[in-house]
Amino acid sequence: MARAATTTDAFNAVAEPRRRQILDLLAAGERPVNDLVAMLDLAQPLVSKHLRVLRQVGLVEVRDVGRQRLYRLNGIPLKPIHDWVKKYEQAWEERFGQLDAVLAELKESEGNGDGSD
Amino acid sequence: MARAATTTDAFNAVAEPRRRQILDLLAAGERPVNDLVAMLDLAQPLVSKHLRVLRQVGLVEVRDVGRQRLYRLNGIPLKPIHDWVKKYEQAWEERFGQLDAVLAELKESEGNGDGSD
DNA sequence: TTGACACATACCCATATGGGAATATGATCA
DNA sequence: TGATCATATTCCCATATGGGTATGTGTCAA
Repeated sequence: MARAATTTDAFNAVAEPRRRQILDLLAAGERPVNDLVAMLDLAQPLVSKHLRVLRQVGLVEVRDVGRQRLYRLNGIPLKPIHDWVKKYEQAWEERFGQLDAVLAELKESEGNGDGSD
Repeated sequence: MARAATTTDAFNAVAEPRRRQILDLLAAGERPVNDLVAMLDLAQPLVSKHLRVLRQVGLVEVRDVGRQRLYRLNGIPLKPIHDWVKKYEQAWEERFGQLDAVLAELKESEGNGDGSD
């Protein structure tokens, strides 16, 4: 088997930085494709393709207005990511704590003139 | 260009469900590869490959003990995911709120006998 | 030293990717 | 109707994937 399709779920869809950018832009409000093209400095077909992926996992929705298509964010499919990653909050806080401790020790031994490098 | 390498960052590494499972197992504590193989019911080489990816993005660390290699979790690279996705918390809560409202309306019209379906 | 164990790596394959370029679709306007 | 704008789709390509299978590497035991 190959890598799972980008349209499999939000995890895969959002692994692509461009698609995260698009969501970030849409977080400010509904936008037509050409706005996104301009803001992303990306070829229009590519933006359309990314939007297609995002639509397929439900992260964006479309509304037709004249000849424009207005895309808007739907955050709901992001919740599973949040829920999964949140479980590890303690894990990285622990680690940062350990780092702080190590740095403090280093600093102290320096202060002691023991900094034999 | 093709899809970004799975080893590019935690976003890509974690898009693969098997790798999330591995992290979930390691969250309970350090484990040798064979434990993971047994728990995941996955061929040993595949587990090793997934561990390699996780190691390359810093999500796990290894320690050699005799002929075993004990893997342990490092949550730090998950923090950027958390930070990114957290921005959207309000977005999905809004949506769920809208859903609730719609459901409540439906229920009410049913109660009114207006459920003309 | 040989064998068994724990694990990693190498190789093969089908697959879908993201980008580029060209073209199709659909709506508005003249 | 034809022209133009806004967007989507199609085709091409290099690339890396995840799984499978086979083999390499290092450690311990006899």
